[in-house]
Amino acid sequence: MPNILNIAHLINIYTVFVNGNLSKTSYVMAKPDKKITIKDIALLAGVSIGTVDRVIHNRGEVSEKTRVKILRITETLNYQPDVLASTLASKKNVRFATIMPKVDKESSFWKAPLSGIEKAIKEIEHYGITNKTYFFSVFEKNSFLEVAQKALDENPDGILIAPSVQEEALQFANICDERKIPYAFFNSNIAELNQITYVGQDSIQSGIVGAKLMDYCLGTNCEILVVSIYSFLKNNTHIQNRKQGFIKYYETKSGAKKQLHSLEINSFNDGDIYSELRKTLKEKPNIKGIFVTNSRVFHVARFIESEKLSHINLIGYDLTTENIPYLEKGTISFLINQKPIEQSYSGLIALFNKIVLKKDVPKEILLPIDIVTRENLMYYE
Amino acid sequence: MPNILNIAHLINIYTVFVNGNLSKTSYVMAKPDKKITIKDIALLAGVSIGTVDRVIHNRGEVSEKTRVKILRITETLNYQPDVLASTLASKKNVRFATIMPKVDKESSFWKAPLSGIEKAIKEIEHYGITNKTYFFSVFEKNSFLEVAQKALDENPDGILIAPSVQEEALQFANICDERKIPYAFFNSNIAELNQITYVGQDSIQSGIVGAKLMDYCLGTNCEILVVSIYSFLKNNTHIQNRKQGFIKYYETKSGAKKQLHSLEINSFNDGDIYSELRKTLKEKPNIKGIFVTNSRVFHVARFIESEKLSHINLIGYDLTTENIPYLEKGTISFLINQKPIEQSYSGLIALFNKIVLKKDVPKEILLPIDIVTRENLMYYE
DNA sequence: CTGAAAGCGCTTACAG
DNA sequence: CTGAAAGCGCTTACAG
Repeated sequence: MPNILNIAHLINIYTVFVNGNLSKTSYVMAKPDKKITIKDIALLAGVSIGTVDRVIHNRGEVSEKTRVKILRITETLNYQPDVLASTLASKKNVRFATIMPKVDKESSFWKAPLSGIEKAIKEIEHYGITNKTYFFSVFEKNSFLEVAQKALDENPDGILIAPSVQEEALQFANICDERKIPYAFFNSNIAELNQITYVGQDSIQSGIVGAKLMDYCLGTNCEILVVSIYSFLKNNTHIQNRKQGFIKYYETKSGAKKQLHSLEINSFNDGDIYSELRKTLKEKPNIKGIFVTNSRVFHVARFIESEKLSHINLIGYDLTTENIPYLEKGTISFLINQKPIEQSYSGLIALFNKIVLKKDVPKEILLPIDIVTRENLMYYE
Repeated sequence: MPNILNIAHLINIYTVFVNGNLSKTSYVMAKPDKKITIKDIALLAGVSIGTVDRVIHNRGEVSEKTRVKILRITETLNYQPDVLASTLASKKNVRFATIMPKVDKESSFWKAPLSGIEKAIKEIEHYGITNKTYFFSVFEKNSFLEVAQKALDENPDGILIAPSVQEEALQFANICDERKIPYAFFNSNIAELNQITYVGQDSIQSGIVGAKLMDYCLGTNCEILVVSIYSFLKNNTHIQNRKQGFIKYYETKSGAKKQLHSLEINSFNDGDIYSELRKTLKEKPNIKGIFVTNSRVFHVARFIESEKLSHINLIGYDLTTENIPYLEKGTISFLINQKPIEQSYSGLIALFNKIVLKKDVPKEILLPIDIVTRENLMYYE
């Protein structure tokens, strides 16, 4: 038994030890008024703090006997290492990589996650965390894997990925698994992989919300058009799910059903988009609502304005600089916000919690499906 | 000039010094690859780190000459103190107090801020922050000031206040000013005081959002009722503003105006509430929408169900356990969420940033006005 | 007015 | 397998 009688805050624990047994119940009685440190543990175990550190970090080179002894003490006293002191002492730098689509001329959506990354890094840089962001093009076949390889070459401690091109991201996740580099997804998910977490929206449910909003406003006797614009549907379940959710709402809804139509346009060209829409609306004049499954909704808004179709209720996704003016004017009734800033922010924080603080992180962090209209827009921007 | 040639990362800075002048431009050229510490500054100033510390913390006992010299260096090098090392070294404990209404039987709204407080403290307790929460009753005349006095007696380093009883909170804020204890408001605000910040919703705008939702669904030929239930209107601008915002929407809206009616019920008793509502609806049978200005909306939902008035569109505030079942059933169409968890969370974090990290904090932190309906409810709970 | 030293709780070589 | 020592960047008495 070490001589610890002179350490005031450990006297209670000492008493318990004298009785010959150190148990959780005893500790509850002990109630030390000071934080437990490795020094205390070393004292109680009769070893040096170096040995305690070895056990705590599983660094080996400790006899089984002392290992067990120390573990029993840390557990009983519910020892919590001081992260501040730890990062201060270890000059270790943790390097993250983020892989996401580049901002293309067609949509500024991917600007937002950049500020989320910045915010997260500002918050955790004290802990020696850095991040490097890598951009791929969703339009170029090999872009994702090329860029991902570059990230891998730097051997980061963790990778945050927006897997918009699902096939390629799947391949890459397997490589990360092999190389034992932890990764997390944001914005869209690929199920059943070893990602630390997914941060983003439940895409099916977001389609259901879109449908509810449409339903809430439209009368009973009308038809609705679901439009997908250049969304790489086959390689992007996220967008597919929105459409499915939208359709599901009307399928399961009791009462007057509405007739749904679907239109896929694989072009960014306003000419192409207009003529497709014009054709469809001519064939189905009873369409009173249009739901666009991604941030390209502004194309449809433009069309509605140029053709003066103000009777059509338009709903889509994302508070991009392209979409916002149409929401403000009322051409778009509602935009569903994916919280792109929070997505990347929480993704990095999750990596930090898991890798640096060794905390448990939920497998899915589902962010709210924000309903945004002209009147509450300013607080989401 | 101190001998610093042997300190690799300062060589560039040294070069600049040799030229006789230390200026921002020079520093940009210098680009040190290592973090600047008080040790570096001490070296450059030719003093001990103790003196540097005195200057940085304005502790006096330093000659004007060395003070200026050190300040010039810290500013030029853009010195950022290491908060981790600082809190580790100073065993100082920072104690916050939170003053807010107690959870009453009539509404569970005030449960939510408690988890916000818990979340914030968990995040900053490493920095030696603690918080003690004090509850007052909005129904008892002197409760707020009594409870606030108790908080004051502990001489906290900062106070977070939900000033639901405005007159009393105003008095108390003046006391805090006198005693130089910094304070912040959450949930509702009192303008023109010395609060560090206000975290909460823009209440006028939230009323406007309520009106928009009502408008979006109702046809052109109908009337709307605005109900306030036991809301201490005179002593609570927050609730008053919501009503004003709601009315304002219809006043400024071009096109078909809707007729609005107003009803104030100063009782929690369902009997009283039902008979008031029944009377009003009998007199104005064209009412198709009811907007309730606070979380007591569930009373009206109950009334609508018991009287089978499913044609009435009901909108109110807050995701309380009382309201949620009615939102799920569809009796309530929309609830406006105030983000009560984020309010107290951000309030404490703001106090922390201001008081501990000495950061600037915006005078108002306006949280989003969440539109919640059955379909996106699960992600806000 | 200023400096030297001890210490916060932990990590990291290094010596044995 | 284990311990002693130096150090992370800062703060806090204390001595002069």
